[in-house]
Amino acid sequence: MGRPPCCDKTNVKRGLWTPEEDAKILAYVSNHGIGNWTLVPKKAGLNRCGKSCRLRWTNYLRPDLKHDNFTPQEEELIINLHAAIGSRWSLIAKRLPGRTDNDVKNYWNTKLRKKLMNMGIDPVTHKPVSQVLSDLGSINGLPSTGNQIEPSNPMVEQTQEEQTQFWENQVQYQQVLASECVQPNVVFSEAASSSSSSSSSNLTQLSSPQQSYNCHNSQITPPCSSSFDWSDFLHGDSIMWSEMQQCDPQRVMSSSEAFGAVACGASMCEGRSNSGDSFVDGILDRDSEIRAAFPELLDDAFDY
DNA sequence: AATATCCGCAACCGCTCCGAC
DNA sequence: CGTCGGAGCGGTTGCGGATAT
Repeated sequence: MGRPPCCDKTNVKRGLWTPEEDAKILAYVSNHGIGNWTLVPKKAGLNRCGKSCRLRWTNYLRPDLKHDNFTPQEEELIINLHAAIGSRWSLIAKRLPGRTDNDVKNYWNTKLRKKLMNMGIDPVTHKPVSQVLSDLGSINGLPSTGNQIEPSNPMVEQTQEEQTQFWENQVQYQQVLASECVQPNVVFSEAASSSSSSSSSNLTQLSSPQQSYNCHNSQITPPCSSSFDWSDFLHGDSIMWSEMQQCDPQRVMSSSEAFGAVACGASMCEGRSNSGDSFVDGILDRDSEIRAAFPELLDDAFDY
């Protein structure tokens, strides 16, 4: 048995909002402020679900929202944040004043994802598609040679030499990450991009690892009470986990670029709490450190 | 000019989280 | 401690306009 619906869906209006309905919401909020959304439809004289009212307000009517196009700076920030934390749209949106999670999500799905694919970059892992296929080939026991997909962005004129350098940099960077037993892009973007409703069935359930993971050589406490589950980060990614296990576990525990960021720089409770900023900060700090350590690799490899 | 297809965006759905009781 | 219900989140859907045929 699921939960009962939040309202009588058969008797509430759905679909696009009219200017009159918008005006009612605006008038109500300006007079009463934001409170219990389930009461808003009744008090504001709307035949809408309270949830629908809240969405209309947060995604469209809020006075601090920007309605113009995304700037190149915003675009770059979205890509970088997605590479770091995956599809945590609300966290990404918090870094973009005037943008909502819905804005960011739509912009990603309609523009940025295609842009990356045109550049030969897998928008999920932020790796070159050729490498993703290569990884898949090796995972499935298939030959990993051939079928190399080259960058196909017609907007970018690259010489053969530049393309070769690009892929070599990508491979070098991934090797660096692999040597640290860490694949931050995989960890965060794949995990976070998993569907909330569809992918839990093939999770690799792992024992709570926080008790055995060190953070910069000091034992850490479970960051988010007993509710923490590695599946949050390793949704369906048993492959990555097994790769990590093949490395020296001590290295996994102590160095762990990405996990360090998560465990030390932020709380695992990030998702729905104010600690989301520190969560992102932690990851970005570690990202900056890696970039600083390998500028020649990353400047080329992630110049979207 | 009519129709088909594509694309972007607003809105909805189903789920989890979390505080109140 | 368990239950309930509101809030918030990410994924998906579907409408409407733009573009192609």
